[in-house]
Amino acid sequence: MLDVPWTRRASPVALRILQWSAELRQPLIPKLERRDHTLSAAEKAVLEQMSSRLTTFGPGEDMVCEGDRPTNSTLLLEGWASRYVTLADGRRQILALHISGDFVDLHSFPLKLMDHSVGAITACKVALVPHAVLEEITQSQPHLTRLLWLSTLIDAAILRQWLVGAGQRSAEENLAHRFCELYSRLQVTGLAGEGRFELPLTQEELGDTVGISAVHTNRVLQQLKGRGLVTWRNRVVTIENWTGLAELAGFDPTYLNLTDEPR
Amino acid sequence: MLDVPWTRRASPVALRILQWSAELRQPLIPKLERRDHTLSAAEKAVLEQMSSRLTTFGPGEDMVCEGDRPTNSTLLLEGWASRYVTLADGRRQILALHISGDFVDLHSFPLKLMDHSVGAITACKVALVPHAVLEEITQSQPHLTRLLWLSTLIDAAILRQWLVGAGQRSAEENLAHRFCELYSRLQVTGLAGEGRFELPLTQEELGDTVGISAVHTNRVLQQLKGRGLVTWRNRVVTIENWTGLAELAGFDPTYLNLTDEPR
DNA sequence: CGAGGTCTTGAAGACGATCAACAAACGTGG
DNA sequence: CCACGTTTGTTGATCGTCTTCAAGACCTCG
Repeated sequence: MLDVPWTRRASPVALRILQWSAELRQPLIPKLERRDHTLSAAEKAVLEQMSSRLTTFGPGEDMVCEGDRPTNSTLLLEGWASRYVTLADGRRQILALHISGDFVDLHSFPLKLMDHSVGAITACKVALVPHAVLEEITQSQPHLTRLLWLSTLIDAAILRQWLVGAGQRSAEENLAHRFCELYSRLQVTGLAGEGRFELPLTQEELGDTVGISAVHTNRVLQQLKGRGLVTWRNRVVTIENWTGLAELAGFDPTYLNLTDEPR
Repeated sequence: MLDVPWTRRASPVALRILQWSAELRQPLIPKLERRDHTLSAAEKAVLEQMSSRLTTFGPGEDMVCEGDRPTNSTLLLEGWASRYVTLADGRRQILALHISGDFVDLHSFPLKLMDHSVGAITACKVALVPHAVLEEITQSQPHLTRLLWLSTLIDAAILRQWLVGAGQRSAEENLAHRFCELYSRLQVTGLAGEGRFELPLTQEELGDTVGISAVHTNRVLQQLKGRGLVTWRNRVVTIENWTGLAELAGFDPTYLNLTDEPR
């Protein structure tokens, strides 16, 4: 327990700078447009030129660590990442799961000092956006600024649901809720198929997401499978009965803000 | 259990509009200046003229309900309020506790649709800030916009710690952490005395904050008292041993962002 | 003074943690 | 491509934390 496998700092970023390749679209744009389609061409251009530096992280590497004062924010282009906190005795709480199109530490721009870490779960490709550029956006792009603000608020809304889960829901309800949420979010970026999606976590990681042990996670997963609601094999989650799963979880997607509004 | 006492909508706001009185300062300004002292006189003026309408809410009344589409955001001037979610079977999770100077639903400006409710715990005095005014601020006041953004991000940082508590900390650690946090926050607005502050909650409410039952809350409070760390009598919390309390809780105030930085 | 809410205490039981051991999958180097 | 070591998953048993139910004391406010 005192041996803490998490928190492995990545090797120097400068060594692994990549070039944008043609097929690598900016996944933030569809995410924002889903919430407000009135993005102008000029605004899209700003988003596309926000970053001049791409990098990769290997599985388990930290992108940012608690206590850091980042000068960039990290936009996830490919892969899965998590925000997490480690307590003194090694207990870990995962605070968020991030997928393509998520700004994993946009909040470090106003907050300055990281109060938690962000680690790559799978291999990740990311774009680094200098805080100076974000500052410029807040100076000259009020609409974009509101949308960036929005994006951090959606993170917070998800966080609220996680707190409801950890505080009130049973482990079974909570895992069901997590599956509903991930499926809904992955659909936005086209990363979920027909009732199925890839979930490249260990059971221990998923458990640290809801606040239960790896052993219990395993048992609850079997319960959910036994009820014919979801199965998870070979990193692939298959939702067998969406209605039943959502009902068990008490899932209401409102908090994901998937509606198109002027913002 | 199916009888849900929470969620009582307030009577029409229009009936209870008040006037600013001279001694009622804008408590948001010190809160923001604590994080960035470079607020210009012009910016302070904007903050002071943000709202033309004051209102009050009685204890237990809801300021905003889940599903609402507010056209104002609510700045708390006096009293205590909470954000909360009620599940179908009556379980309640409190998501945040708000005190003077807090913008209880600033996030409803970018988010539009409320995914939870905000209720007055004690009698509350609030200022209503039209979303149109906030929109104007985002158009013409980039620095203020960043500070408003910041304020929602501090809420999110607190939320993260609550999730860590609900997910990983024991009930005792978690309540200790809550006391440390509230004391630190109340100090900023001058609402805490020497190792003591008023906490006008019921034990049930405090329990719904950390995700434990009222009965267990009571027992854990006795444990904390037995260890000589904190006592709570007549709505007043007295911290008997700050170091011990903070140590038990694993409290690190970084996440409250109490440092003065250019933002 | 009475009534409803809040606090307190006891007892029983559920949910999830922990410990331990083994099986399966993965990946790395030979 | 196989062998091996390490990580991940699975299962059983025991234990502790917290829940629930119930009843009584206390307190506050009309």
